[in-house]
Amino acid sequence: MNIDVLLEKTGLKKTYPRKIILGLFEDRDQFLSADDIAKVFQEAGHPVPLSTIYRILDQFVEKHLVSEVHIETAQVKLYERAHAHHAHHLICTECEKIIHVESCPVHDYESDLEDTHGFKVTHHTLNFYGLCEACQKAHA
Amino acid sequence: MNIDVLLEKTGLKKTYPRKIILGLFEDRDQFLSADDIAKVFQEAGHPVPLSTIYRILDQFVEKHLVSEVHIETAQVKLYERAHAHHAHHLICTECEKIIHVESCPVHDYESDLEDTHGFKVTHHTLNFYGLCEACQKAHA
DNA sequence: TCGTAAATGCAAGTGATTATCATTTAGAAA
DNA sequence: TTTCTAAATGATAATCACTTGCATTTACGA
Repeated sequence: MNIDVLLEKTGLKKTYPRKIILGLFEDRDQFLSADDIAKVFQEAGHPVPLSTIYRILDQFVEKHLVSEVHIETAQVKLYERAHAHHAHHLICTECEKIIHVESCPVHDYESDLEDTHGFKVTHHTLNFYGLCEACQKAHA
Repeated sequence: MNIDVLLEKTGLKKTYPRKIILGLFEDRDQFLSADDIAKVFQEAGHPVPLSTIYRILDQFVEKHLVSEVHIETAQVKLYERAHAHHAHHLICTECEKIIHVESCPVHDYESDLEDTHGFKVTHHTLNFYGLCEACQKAHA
């Protein structure tokens, strides 16, 4: 979907920083930190302060345009384009590439937990760490 | 196992702060932040600076006496006693209680990932968020 | 074109964690 | 037991990611 249309839907004004940031997430399906985004603006010759970037990211999360990803090994907040489907991540500990996987192996297990522990699960996080195909070959 | 013996095994000197901190993890099986620990010292009338507490936690993690837990709803680092077995957590979003579960539903799935995505998994993290039994009753 | 709420940009502020360094201390050696 | 020394502590300052306050600017509906 078009960037402008997406922004219109949310009621947020179409400003330069917002269009560029949303474009980064929509065009390529990448994981970005506020700092990564600041670098893009910097390199484009039109710097945008981090305060603005953080504010926009918060708004995009609230409007479900992007979502925060929780990666244990990352010490900064990372964001990705919001996905319609529940998904998990494969994180390469070598090159830090993150792969999206849209299947979930623990759905049945959640009802087990209710029986065994009386715990009512609302959601979960599941990340796999290891080596991606390319890094395995590089190591071999 | 005895606190003193545990410390001797690691080669770390048996100091007051280290004995108290290790005791907190060993006696009760609780999740603690650096700040939680500082409060304990404070209340015991023998304050210990946060810098010391952080250093000791790092050392304990390195020596595998405790391990860091990654809870996405927590904005501070949390630590728990190191467990011999692979485990997962049930985190109550209401009272923030954390329950340990020593079964794992995704072991088979990891070999699937290698087939489908060429990704070699070395480890994973899995946390469930929801309501514990007590909080469910309180809500009902 | 105007008016106004919303958005930006800058600067200062937070809060958790880390680093520096002088002083103290555990524990081995004499 | 005393001495010695590397290790540990305590106090302070520094960092780093992120947030907030506020004056200025701007998108966009009237």
